[in-house]
Amino acid sequence: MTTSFKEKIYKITRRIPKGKVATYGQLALLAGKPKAARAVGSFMRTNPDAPRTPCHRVVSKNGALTGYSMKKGIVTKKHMLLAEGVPFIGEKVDIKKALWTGVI
DNA sequence: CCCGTGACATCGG
DNA sequence: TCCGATGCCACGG
Repeated sequence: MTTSFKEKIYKITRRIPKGKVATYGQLALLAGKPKAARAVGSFMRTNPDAPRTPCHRVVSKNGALTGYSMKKGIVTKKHMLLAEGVPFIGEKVDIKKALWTGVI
């Protein structure tokens, strides 16, 4: 099973509660690799469990929405987060308030 | 086994 | 404040 770093990332991503968001670095940190943020993004891009992994709840550390297929997809992502109750500031997530603590 | 790629993060100028 | 460059990690071919 895998114990793959990738699997771990997916698992953690699924734990993100509604109305909260996590950063790639945060996921990497929880997975045990504080510097693997880049790898995390790669996994989302691969994202074999798209419907199972709410990758839309994962944003960059500054709260900017990145990825999601294309820049146009960013809009959809924004709407999804907004619909979940995630505070937004312009085109960015209010990472200060919506950042997932990582511990529930 | 080596190389290239990528949805990040961080530092310096 | 903005821009550019570097480092890190894992995957696929």
